[in-house]
Amino acid sequence: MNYSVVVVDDHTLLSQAMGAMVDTFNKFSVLYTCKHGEELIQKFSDSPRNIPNEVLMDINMPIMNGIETTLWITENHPQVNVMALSVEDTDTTILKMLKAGAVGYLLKDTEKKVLEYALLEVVENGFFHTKNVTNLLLQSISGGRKHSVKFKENELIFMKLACTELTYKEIADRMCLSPKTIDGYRDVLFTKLNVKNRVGLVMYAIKNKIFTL
Amino acid sequence: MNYSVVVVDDHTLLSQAMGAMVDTFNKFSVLYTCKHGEELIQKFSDSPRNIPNEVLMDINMPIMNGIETTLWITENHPQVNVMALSVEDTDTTILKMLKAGAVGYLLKDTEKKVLEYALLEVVENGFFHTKNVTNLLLQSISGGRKHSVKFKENELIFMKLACTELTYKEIADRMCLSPKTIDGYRDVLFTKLNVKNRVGLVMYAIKNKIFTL
DNA sequence: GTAAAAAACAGGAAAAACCCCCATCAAAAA
DNA sequence: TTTTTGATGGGGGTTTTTCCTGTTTTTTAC
Repeated sequence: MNYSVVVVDDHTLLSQAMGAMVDTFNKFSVLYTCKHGEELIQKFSDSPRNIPNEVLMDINMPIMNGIETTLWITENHPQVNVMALSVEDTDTTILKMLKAGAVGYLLKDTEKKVLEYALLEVVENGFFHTKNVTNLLLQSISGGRKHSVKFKENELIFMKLACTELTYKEIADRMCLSPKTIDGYRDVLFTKLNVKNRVGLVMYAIKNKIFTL
Repeated sequence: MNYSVVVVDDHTLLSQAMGAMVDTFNKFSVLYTCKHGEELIQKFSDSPRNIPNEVLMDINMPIMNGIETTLWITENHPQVNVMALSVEDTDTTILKMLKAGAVGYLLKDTEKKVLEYALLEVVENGFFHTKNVTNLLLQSISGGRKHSVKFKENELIFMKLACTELTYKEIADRMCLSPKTIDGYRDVLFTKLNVKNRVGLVMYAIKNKIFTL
């Protein structure tokens, strides 16, 4: 019996290449590939035949990122195993992904054999994590880490717009809100992120991939 | 007859996946994969059997990046065709790569079919470029002045400091200059880079690696 | 329902950023 | 020598940002 896999990555070439690779594995075959979360949800909704055993999920995607998408899958199709696949190994990103329900986390910098082994582990044992991830989890449970900042939807939108050349007034127009409300967003974020001005906000947004170049 | 291809990418999984994909193409087969430029040079030197027809080269690599490696190949093995493969599509990066001797430039966000077509084009015609690249080249030859932007040492220092939370007054202190001089630097850069405010300057500095996170 | 919490909004003041035009001085170009 | 160019710095103004103080409205909890 073959397990079905879906690859989600905004870089078409990478997702297809990854698919070609998975297809060479004995017990796995690729059902299809997606460019982002929205496409995946569409596929899932189209037909039950489109629901795979496992999803290989990239984290950085433009339209609906890996974390949001994973969250949606674990809520709506809990039987589907999500394996995160990323170049990032920042602590917060990994934790977010695991919290969202990913049962595995692989860096793109791993061997083909490891991927195959990981895929098998997931279908057989229900989880696979490299040592790095387990270490991180242990750390995060014991030695209370960095305050993980949580943002509201509007704050995220505002932050992205603050990374452009728009003035706050123009941002207010874009978001259909009063400039004074934008003032409020900014002030809240300044204290929450412990930055002193808009440049600090911009740097935070970029470092934490809230705004992507 | 089969053309041999070598894939160079620091992300093992990606290079192997890309390899698996190339192996599915009719006229191409993968000779081996490398993690960075140094490894490739080693391989080339080991045996003439290790010298392929084409190299699929990632640009961002830790030890010896794609540009340096391409330069080495075109100097020492000009018969080998280098195809650049990158997520970046910043103008300067593409131009640098082409100047280094790459005969093709593909974004990782392309279709499998396009890759196959591009590989064929290169062995048959000697070059392949997407429309974006040709447009860029035309721009850079005729009108595109953007790439010939040269910065003076102080402008570079100022730009880096402008990417921090320092005020212009504080930047002036750091650089031991009058705040009014800083005003001047800023105004010159605004017009030179065609940005409207400090955020625009920051984004430019980051995109062009003047300020590194 | 009502109370509490939050989100949205506002006035005003001070600071910072932005945008002109202009002066000086020295080095390079003519 | 004369002119041009470039780096530096200044005066004075407008706009934007920042930071307070609030109030009103909407959501949420009980």
